[in-house]
Amino acid sequence: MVSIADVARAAGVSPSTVSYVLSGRRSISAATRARVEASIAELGYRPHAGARALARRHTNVLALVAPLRADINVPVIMKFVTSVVTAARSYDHDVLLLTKDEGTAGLERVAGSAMVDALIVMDVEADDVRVPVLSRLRQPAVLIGLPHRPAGISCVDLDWAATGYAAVQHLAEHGHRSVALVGPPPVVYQRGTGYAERFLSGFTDAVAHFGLASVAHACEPTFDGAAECLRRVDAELPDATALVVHNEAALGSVLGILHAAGRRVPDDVSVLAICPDDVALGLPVRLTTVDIPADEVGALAVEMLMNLLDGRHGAQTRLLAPVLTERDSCGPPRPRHPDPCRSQLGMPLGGGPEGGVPSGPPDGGAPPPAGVVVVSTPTTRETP
Amino acid sequence: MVSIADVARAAGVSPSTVSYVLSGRRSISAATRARVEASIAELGYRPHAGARALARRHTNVLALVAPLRADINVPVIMKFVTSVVTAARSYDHDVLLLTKDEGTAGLERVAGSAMVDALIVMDVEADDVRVPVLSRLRQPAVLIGLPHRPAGISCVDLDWAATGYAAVQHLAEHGHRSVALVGPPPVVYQRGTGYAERFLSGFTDAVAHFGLASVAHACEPTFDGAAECLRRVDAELPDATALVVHNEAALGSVLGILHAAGRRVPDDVSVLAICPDDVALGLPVRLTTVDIPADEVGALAVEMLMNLLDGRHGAQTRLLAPVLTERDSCGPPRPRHPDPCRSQLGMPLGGGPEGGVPSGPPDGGAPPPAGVVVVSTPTTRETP
DNA sequence: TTGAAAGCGATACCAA
DNA sequence: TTGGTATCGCTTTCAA
Repeated sequence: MVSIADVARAAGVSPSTVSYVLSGRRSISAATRARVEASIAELGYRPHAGARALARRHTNVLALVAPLRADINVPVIMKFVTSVVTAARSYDHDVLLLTKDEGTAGLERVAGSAMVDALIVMDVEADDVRVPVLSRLRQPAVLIGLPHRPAGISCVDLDWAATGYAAVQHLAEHGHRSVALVGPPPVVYQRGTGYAERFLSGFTDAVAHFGLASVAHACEPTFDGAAECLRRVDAELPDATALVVHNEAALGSVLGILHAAGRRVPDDVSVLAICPDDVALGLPVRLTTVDIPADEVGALAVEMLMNLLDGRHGAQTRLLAPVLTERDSCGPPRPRHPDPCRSQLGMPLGGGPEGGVPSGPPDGGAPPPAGVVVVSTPTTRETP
Repeated sequence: MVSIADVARAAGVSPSTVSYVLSGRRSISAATRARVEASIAELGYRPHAGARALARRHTNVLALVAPLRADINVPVIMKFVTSVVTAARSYDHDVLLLTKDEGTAGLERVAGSAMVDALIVMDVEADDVRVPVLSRLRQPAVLIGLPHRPAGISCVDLDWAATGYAAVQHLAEHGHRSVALVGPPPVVYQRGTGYAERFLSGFTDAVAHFGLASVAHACEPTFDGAAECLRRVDAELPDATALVVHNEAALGSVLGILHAAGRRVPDDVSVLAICPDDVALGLPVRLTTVDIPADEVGALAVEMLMNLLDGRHGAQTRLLAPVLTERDSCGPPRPRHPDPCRSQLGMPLGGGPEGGVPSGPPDGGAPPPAGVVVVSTPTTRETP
């Protein structure tokens, strides 16, 4: 291995001079700088990361803790990881990847042994045991997600409550009076990751505020799960005219089921999806969506960490405002289903002649012209 | 920071003794070992990774180079990453994540600065420029994929040629005489990753060997792309009775399109998918598949690297035999479509009365009873 | 503008 | 069974 001493010898200078041309921490005459750089290039010298970490007392490595079960929502996780790694490189940092499975032990290991300068933790739960551990570490951390008590740790996330609210508001403004939520899988609610609850509370608030009827169900991310979920929606709210789908994996199935039932989107039923903008491309309908800006969140997390590292500022929470992009899947509601024996979703109603009669005519409101693109600019809220 | 000297002082021994109780590289009396361990626990001591790397001359860190564009095939990539990280941890190693975007510079950086002891490179292309670079590195590497010239570097992959062959063979044995391949997106062929070509050549070999008619098309991973692909298949091979889908992202769309056209699977058309076993769960049909064993491949890559690191053996190439699992999407072909004006896929045929007439009666062969699970055990081929 | 040398924290060789 | 200490490669203070 070629060391700094080798370079120094080749250039006829001392090791410290080589170090200084590399770090630029003191002025060097053009002549010696040139000689040193030539020797570096010639010998193919690269500073030894371990030795450097020992002397500098930092590694230029970030830890990223990701939920790496081959689980739901894989594309979103992948986007976070990608954007974190890319952003880290732009600050001359590398990324050490840990799985959530290692729990607090993994955090203590990489932080305690000084392998990393800072940590980014994804998929944070409401009462995450890792949060108190993180706040005891010497290294700063940023959470992607929002625990109940951040304990002085920085957080970044989409503003999920505002997202739930925005989805319902959009539908209400298009005249819908009865909306259903196809939610994330039950396991997401059980795990208590929080974002599902926050979305739901925004959804519920808006439903109350706009005086709508609604129903919400968790949904397994399989075809059968989607079918089951729509069946239950149908049974409990037969006059629903719009679906909010907060479940990427079920999206394709939902659309397929509606299609099979002969329900056109948006003519017969509106669909508003919460998912990354680009997954909408793989689907047969140009979906109106609220974006999950995984790349922005990841890049922001890294940026905050860098600011934390050089003490530019302290911990803060940043929630990104939702951006709704109107495409072709949301329109005004159909006032009444042509077939009184079927629900708005096109499912046959269960026997009784009273079934399927809409509980009342929708008042309509003043729907804006179709085709308008509603895009609010993202803003950030900062908690000091 | 608490150092080994602090522990030594607290335990009343020398630093070297502490080091030896930690490494177990020489015998220590029970008494001192107990005192040292107590001090370690009391002080919460953890060896400094940088210092250790400097002295030991290795880091216990692996580099993993992944294709981190938020691209196609995301779930499979995620599985590789997960299995690599998990396997690495089981050998007490950590994983530094690099993007393919960094190219050879990234490899030289982390290897040259001794950040990692070894490298795993995913998504290797046929003439990958990284291969020659890798073979010049001081650290061993394992490729996931199979370049034309491995240049002495170890490789692991699914045996894609055997996979293509197995898919066709399975259909031929069920009596199909005319099969179509829905392939990966054009970009995969253009990139020259090789696995697509190897699959195709296995497919083609089998088609020739069993005397079938066939057509193959790349397929964009969107709904429209799938529709376009099926349209072309239909135009060129109207009597196709089976589809081999080697495109995870298009799978849902293909099924949806068939369903919309009123073609039942497998009654009207058989579908055989190449994808991880578990994605079949999200789809409306229990698909017969050839598994993409990403987790096995990842774990194997790590294992090979560990053997390389402690010189247990040299470079080798290991190709995993395909495993076909029969479920409900492949059956015997329908001898003739009931509607002479439509193709086997249910698409309307273009005008001419000669269209849609099967070119000949299928000979049938001797299809095994439906429902039998065909699972061959994976084997490995080793290149010395 | 440059050099000498004292750390940084752990390992492992040489002695005892 | 244990201790002393040179060593790993780099950074940075102190001197010149």
